[in-house]
Amino acid sequence: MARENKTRFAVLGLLSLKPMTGYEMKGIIPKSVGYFWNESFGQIYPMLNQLANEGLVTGVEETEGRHHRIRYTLTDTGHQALRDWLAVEPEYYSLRDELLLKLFFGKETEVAVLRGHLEKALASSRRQLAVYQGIEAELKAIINPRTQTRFSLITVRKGLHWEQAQIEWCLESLAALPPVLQPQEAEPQEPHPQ
Amino acid sequence: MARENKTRFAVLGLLSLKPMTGYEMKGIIPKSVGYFWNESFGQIYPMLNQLANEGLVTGVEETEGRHHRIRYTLTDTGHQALRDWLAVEPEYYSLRDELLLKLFFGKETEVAVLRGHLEKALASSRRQLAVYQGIEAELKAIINPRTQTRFSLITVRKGLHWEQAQIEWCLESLAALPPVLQPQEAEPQEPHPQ
DNA sequence: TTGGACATGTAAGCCGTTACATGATTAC
DNA sequence: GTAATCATGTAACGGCTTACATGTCCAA
Repeated sequence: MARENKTRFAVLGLLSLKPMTGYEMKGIIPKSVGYFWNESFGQIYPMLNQLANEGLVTGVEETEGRHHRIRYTLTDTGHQALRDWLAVEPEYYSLRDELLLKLFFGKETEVAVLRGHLEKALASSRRQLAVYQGIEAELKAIINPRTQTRFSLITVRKGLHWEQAQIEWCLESLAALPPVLQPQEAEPQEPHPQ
Repeated sequence: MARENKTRFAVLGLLSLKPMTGYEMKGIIPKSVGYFWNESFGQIYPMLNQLANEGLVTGVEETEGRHHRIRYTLTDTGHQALRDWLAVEPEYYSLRDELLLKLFFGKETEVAVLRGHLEKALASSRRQLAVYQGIEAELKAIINPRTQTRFSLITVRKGLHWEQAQIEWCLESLAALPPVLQPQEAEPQEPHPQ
């Protein structure tokens, strides 16, 4: 029980980058942690309110004849809460990989279907790899890197390793699967395992 | 909208291996799809009832002086539902990686904390890699492999690639992080980005 | 004047885990 | 007899996504 709400710390972490509004946070996510962490408005706004009630952040309304917006800042307590959480060993995440599930039950379908899935995954990983390579180049091109750059680079490198592994595995699996045969020379069906 | 319930197809897929009870299913998962897919009793039993109501599976009570148990079998309709789902392009899964989140906010904590996380992850991946290598060896040692063996091998190979990538990335990141310094020679703090 | 971006929030509803409830059988 | 395993479920709770509601400001 006592399941911890991770959104909490994602929000605190983002506020540690700089004070921002909920709307800005949602916009910054795809450019920062979005490759490995996501949050929706439905969680950001209630969480910001909750954190404000608990004194971990302070919200300041900016209503100078413009949009009604609330800019949140980490308090010392909030900063310490973030630090405490950072020191806790991260929980391994229980993944749910639909591609693997479909491949595992592969004998129930045609090889062509599986090859199609693998080729889509391969193309997707190649695209994503290029994206990460671009980000990596950008980060490395910064003349006077901040400390943040170093940590951004570490997370991007994870993406690079991950996509490279996915690409290798896709190619290997495509090679391991029998080619798509013409109907008249189709493999005889094996009986289901009992 | 219209969010599809994936548990549905995991259950159908497992029943395609052989007819089984809900309890058996829960026991078989860790030895089959458990490395990339999990289900709890709280989902398995209601789903089996639902699938039976829809005619995708049939449940036969076995009450021969023993435990009350219900063994479920795929119907033709259920088998076709599985095949239809297998042909649909798998959705990419939105991962949530707590280790990456902590590393991304790494400037808020000590390098020693981050090194600790990475070393734990490294050790964990090395253990898991050995597990996958064991399974791979077992699968390859089967003299007359069934079709299922081929697909099990493909999913295990994914695990191997994944863990190897994780290990490489951990080592690289540990090398990239500054060593843990003594307090008197600590790096000067950079200001927060604005 | 109308559409899009800015901006904050709530409600519905499903998903998933955990704990609880119940009871039979088997091994010690 | 008692604990573990077999066996099926339900209930509570929280997480997360999506849709909805509301309103401002600005540019074409």
